[in-house]
Amino acid sequence: MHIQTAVRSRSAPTIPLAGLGREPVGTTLQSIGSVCRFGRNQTIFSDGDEATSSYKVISGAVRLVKLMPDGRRHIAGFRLAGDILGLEWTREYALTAEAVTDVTAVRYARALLERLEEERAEIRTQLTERLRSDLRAAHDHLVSLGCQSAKERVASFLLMLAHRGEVTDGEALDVPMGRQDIADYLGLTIETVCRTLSDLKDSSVIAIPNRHQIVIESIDRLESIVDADSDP
Amino acid sequence: MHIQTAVRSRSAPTIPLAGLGREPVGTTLQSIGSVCRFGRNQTIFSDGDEATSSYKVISGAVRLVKLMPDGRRHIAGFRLAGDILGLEWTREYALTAEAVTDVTAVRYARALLERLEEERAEIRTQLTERLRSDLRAAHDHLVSLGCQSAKERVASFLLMLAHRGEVTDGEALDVPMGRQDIADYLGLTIETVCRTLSDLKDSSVIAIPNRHQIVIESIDRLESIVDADSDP
DNA sequence: CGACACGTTGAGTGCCTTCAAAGCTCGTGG
DNA sequence: CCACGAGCTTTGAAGGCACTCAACGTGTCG
Repeated sequence: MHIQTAVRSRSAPTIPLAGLGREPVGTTLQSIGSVCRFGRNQTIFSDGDEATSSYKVISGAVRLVKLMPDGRRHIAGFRLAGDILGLEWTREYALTAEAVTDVTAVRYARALLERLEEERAEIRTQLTERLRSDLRAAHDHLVSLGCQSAKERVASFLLMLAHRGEVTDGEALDVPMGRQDIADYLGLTIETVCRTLSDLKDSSVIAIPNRHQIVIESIDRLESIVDADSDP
Repeated sequence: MHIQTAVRSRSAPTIPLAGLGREPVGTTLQSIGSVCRFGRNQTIFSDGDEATSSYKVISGAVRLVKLMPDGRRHIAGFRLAGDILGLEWTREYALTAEAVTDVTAVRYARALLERLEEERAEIRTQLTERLRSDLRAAHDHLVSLGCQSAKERVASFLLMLAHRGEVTDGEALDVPMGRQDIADYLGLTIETVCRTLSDLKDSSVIAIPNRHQIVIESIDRLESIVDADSDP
């Protein structure tokens, strides 16, 4: 795994979607955090735990899970390289964070972050901006669950991944999470997600070389599916 | 909201509704804002407009709407007396705010709020806390849309209103918004909302004296519907 | 009182889910 | 190296929940 140091010359490995802000915080904070690793499916922190740390993902993917008492599960979002998690809570975490793949992250003590926030206005601004960004993402997600069909939701999801990965037509897209994770994120069943992906494949909108990669054959057609579910 | 989580877990005076916090900010800010009024269905601000003001609702109800290009509509939340709206955006509003009923509110210039935020740590803390609260509410709402049945969603919604209004068994609950608004908030159709309410009425869980009031006959039974949708 | 908006109820359909089984992939051990 | 098995994914068939379309009721305001 090449550690993606944000310091690369120009083209910041921007993380637009679902996304918290950009890189600047990281470069500043890298020095005051400690690197840690999590294995696949390992829990990073749990809903209800005292919120003592925030994390910045260096590599791998994390899912933010809300588990219902009766076993149903909802995924509020995914965090990929460059994203931060654990900022959104005060006393205790309100979600569980689990490693989707092996994950490398930097851990920051909340107390430290809070002090930094007090002292430095630009840090404050950045963290608040991340919070706002999260809220916008949640609202978009709500619209998706509230009034999109299965096909539209899956298309939206792929477009989101494509934007995040800066991938366009013909390029392979990394899909680190499993089908069940996608289903729980989109409020669908795993079978519906599979069937929808198969449909898109049969319509030559996408190709599926293997379970963790998807090639987008036509971004335009994907977008037209989201804009208005028209074609059969 | 699903409530459920907010309610049963700990005793924190959690803000049940889509809710921003309560009064503290208002009392401080009342002096620097100007009172304004909006008629039923009037737009307070629109998605895409430059975000120049925030508002605190004094009386009435506001809905936060996201309108899709094809006419579909989603309601991200409601704001009632004591709530604040318009804090969550930086440059432009990302949602449209409309008066559900006649509304009286206090308008605050964003520029002023931002300056205050710079200068006074306690204001900053309060505003950030509201942002976090909004995010938690959005996450609860996501769970609702993502994995609850129609009956569970409606029950959750009623419980949310009941908590907000500090209403319990046997008391009449104000329901300022229309059925269509409820439907768009819950990701259902108006017919499904009606039918579900009628079911609850037939099961004597609630009574419906008139379209804008609902009496909760048994909070316990409502809660048991949310906890696990068992009975048909 | 009449008109209009909103709400409620009914019948039928369709999308997604549920239940079931087969295919794939990858790690493990013989 | 290949067989085996577990976990995940895909496909198929049947059913149900919520949606659509349509008509009827109810409240509210001129």
